[in-house]
Amino acid sequence: MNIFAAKLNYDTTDETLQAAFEEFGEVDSAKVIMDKFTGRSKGFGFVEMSNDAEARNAINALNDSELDGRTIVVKVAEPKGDRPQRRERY
DNA sequence: ATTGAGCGA
Repeated sequence: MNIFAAKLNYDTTDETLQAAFEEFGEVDSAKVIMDKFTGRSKGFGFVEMSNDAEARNAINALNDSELDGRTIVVKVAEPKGDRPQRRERY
């Protein structure tokens, strides 16, 4: 399950995010989106959890909770885009 | 408001 976490502290990094979610289950991967030009956090990130039950549990527990002093919002991630940008061509 | 980046054959 893909999880979206917003309103993160700019100090929050992948490790911080992953550590927080790991309290509730197996984290497949965690990533805080960083601005590639400034290198600063964009204030939100994504966490992937292989176990849906744990994922939902983590969302409930972490949503509206505090991380690095910031009250964050955690929810199921929305798909990046609907229609395929590129079609596979072989 | 609060939805990314990367990349092989």
